[in-house]
Amino acid sequence: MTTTDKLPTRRENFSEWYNQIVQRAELADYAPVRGCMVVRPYGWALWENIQMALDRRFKATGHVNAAFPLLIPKSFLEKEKEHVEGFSPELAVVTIGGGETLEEPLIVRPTSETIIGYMYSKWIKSYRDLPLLINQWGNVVRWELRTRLFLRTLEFYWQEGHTAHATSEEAEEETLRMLNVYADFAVNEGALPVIAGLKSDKEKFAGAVRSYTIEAMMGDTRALQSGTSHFLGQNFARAFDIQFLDWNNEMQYAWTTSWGLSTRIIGAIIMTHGDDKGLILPPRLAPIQAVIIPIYKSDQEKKAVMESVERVRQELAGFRIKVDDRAEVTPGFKFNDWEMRGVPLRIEIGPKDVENNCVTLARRDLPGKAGKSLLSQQNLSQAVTQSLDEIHTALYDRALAFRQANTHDPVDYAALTEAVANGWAYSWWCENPECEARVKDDTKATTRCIPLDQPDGTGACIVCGKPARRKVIFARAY
RNA sequence: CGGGGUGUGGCGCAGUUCGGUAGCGCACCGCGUUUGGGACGCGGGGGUCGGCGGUUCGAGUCCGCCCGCCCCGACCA
Repeated sequence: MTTTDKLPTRRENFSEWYNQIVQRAELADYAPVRGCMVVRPYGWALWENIQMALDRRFKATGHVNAAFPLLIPKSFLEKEKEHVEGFSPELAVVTIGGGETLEEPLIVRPTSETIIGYMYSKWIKSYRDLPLLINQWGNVVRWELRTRLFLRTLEFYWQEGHTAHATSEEAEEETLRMLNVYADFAVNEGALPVIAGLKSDKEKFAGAVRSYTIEAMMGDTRALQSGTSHFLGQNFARAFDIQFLDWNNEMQYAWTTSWGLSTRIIGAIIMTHGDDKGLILPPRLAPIQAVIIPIYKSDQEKKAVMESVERVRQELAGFRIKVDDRAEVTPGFKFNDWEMRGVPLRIEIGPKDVENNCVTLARRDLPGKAGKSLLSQQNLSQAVTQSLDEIHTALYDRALAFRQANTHDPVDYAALTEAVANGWAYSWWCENPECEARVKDDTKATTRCIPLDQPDGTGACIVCGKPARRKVIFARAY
């Protein structure tokens, strides 16, 4: 989409604001098949930075990468009861191959627990083979009815970690370790404040014993599940016969986990940090950390400016830098263009800067004059490092303040229904599914998670008034 | 799958009431002037009007069937 029209504001029409940013910033475009997306180079560059930041953390916690097949025998899905019930409605099934009807239909993986479970049963014989810690980067297909770019598409890209352990304790520990990896990534790379917590039975992954999640609040106050980590108990081990001989020479089923984070996180970044001028990318993930815009009138000025630009570019070689030297658009157009695309820093270099051996630095998160400063070309690299760090912190602080301002602690059920109409409710809950269902029926809000951090003491369930041990977050979600 | 809407150059739309040789804005291409917050002038290219069938001398426009997409609901990383 190429247009100079203004974006709708977030207040006017949040979902249209989101759709237009995705396309105008050239992150993604609609594919010819309904519900599928093309991730464009700028969006994929962002995903690559996400992958690198996560992969580093996976390796640091002892995991290795592998690749499992896209096609899975249909019967595999059917081996775990809850799992098949959870996924059946959204499977893409291949029934013909090479012009022949297949003896057994193949499904396009909606997730890989089953085929990885099958392989693990072949590979795991002894406690000495454990833990087995494998991750894969790939794509999966889920036949969703209502789709949005990045948030919910038929096909999406993600990583899925699958681990097997000798004891329940070890597996549970792994589940929480990876949840913390996601939280650390969200906070320190994406500047996304997230709440780590436990999913209710209703909201957990089909086939899991317990699911954990990191939940983030978007700019319209709706919640987005941004990463999940599951303790699978022995469910898949029993279904796929993953058995090992333990220290006492006895056969035992392994304990498994799985954890995933998808391109949906890009939606979280857009909807958490973006403003009415467009995208704002967190500096540590941004494909372009600073864009240099040369400004000149005459050829003579151009020569001097471009020399300066080249010097600055070399000074900043350690950053992801783009020089926008397009001749066919004005600097003013470029300012707006790169703001739309969320580049954290803009460096303007014009005749006045050349004369004073300076550059003009503008922060994306602070619009207009407030974010502009005049900097010496000496030690610019240091100033850019500092500025990017400041932007990261400012984005995180702003998002956290927004979440806090929109998280309520309702006094009664009536107040709860009001709270979830424009924010989150953080309330005592007795953990009875009927209370959860009632809130959903009345308000469309679901339980997002039972935060791991809990206040002391106990309370009364916000719905039924019975004793409650823990507080939960109710919110409308994507 | 239920309810509502919509389909005309890449995008946004007008034209449909009352049938008569398809138009506007933006984008795109060329030349020139511009350039510190979305430049301007002149010239140019691009559409079998969602598809199929029918009525008619003639269909974007009338009739029938089909298809796609969007919004709202049930399901979901």
